[in-house]
Amino acid sequence: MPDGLCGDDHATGRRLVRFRKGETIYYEGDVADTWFELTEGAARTCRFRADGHRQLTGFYYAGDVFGMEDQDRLESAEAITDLAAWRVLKPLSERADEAALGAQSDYNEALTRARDSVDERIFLFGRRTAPERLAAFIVLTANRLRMPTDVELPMCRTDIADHLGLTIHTVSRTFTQLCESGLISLVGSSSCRILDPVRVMALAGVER
Amino acid sequence: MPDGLCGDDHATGRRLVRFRKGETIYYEGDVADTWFELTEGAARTCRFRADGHRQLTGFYYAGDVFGMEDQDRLESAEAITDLAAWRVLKPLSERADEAALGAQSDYNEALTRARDSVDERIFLFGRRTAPERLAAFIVLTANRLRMPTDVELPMCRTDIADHLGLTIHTVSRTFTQLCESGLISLVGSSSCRILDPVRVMALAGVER
DNA sequence: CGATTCGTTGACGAAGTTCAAGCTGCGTGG
DNA sequence: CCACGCAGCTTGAACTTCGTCAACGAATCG
Repeated sequence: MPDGLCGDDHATGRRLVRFRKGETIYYEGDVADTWFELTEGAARTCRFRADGHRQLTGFYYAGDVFGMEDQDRLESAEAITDLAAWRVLKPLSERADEAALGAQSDYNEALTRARDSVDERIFLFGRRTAPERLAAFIVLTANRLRMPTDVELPMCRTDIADHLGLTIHTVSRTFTQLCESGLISLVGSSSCRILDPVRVMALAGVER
Repeated sequence: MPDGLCGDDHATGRRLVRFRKGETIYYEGDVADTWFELTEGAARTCRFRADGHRQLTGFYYAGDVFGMEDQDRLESAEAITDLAAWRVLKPLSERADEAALGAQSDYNEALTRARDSVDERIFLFGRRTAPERLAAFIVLTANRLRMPTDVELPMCRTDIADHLGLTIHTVSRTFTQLCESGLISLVGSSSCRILDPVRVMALAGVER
């Protein structure tokens, strides 16, 4: 909700921050005393498992919030592209005045939104084939970016793979497979056009 | 069939309800004006996809909360065993008095707990083998039920399969495989003893 | 111009699903 | 009591999918 309030606003604990492509916004284990609302660019959150395998837990675009952990960061966040975001101080639970109530309600809403997004992603993980996952990913991204047919995918193949639980090889193969089936077309490797929305959404298993 | 009879009515909007094994607690699409805190028994939440495939999004045991959707139920909830639960009215966002603050804070805590649980599950779903998933499931369930070595699994194989994104065949095969490896032993099909906690947890990829 | 990074593609094998059959426990009815 | 049916679980064999290994093409940057 970046309304009329522009510039740094110390009174409300919101501050506009910028990161360059590839930079880390925060690290796993950091104290989570702020959360972020992206105004420009794209970000990703990820964890590393004991075996070194990277688990990408989410992508975030303009308007999205992330970093809602309760105490410490459970995952790190990185800039996929150059980005700008509001860094927002979390409300102190002890405060009970009007301002706190307002902030609390913002926080709640953001929390709920974050949970819903996580929830949506979980849904994508029940026994699904690579084409189904990729189709779902494309549809979801198209919706979130508000690009109905032409989706610009800001993240690399490795990011997509680590997000969908596939390898870059399978992701790549599946992209070409979807192209050959006439479902989508690719311009370069990041610009995706949905040629047959009905079939793509059917494959994705959503009807939104 | 509908909600279990009887309830301990309070002025706080909490009411004890009971359901029998197999009964539905609420349906996908219902208005989510209440949430639940389980006091006895076990429950599951699930969704159905267009292709009829069932996605089991969570198991809940005594002390757990579920049904924290923002507006409408995104998933249905069913009783795995006979159960008892507190059905709690969600706070109205307009109210700003003391009681509302208390309820709001309860709600927040429950919401955060719910999010963390979802988050944990997501983390378990990145490219993992059947033995890894099952081991993780056993460890997680043992922890949540506070049964360090002897876990009583109240749900059937189909439930486990739909939760882990596997088939009942693979789940069954993997159970026998873990038994043959000396990691666990089964008494009947629902009582699981962890024989080698170290290796089981290593396989699960957690050290908690 | 090579060096590097990222994406694509082919061959092969391991893991998991599908198909099919059989087993076990349990309730029902003779 | 046993016979029977049923539902849940297990197991075997064939097949499919996806990961692994390896090579190669395209874009970028010094």
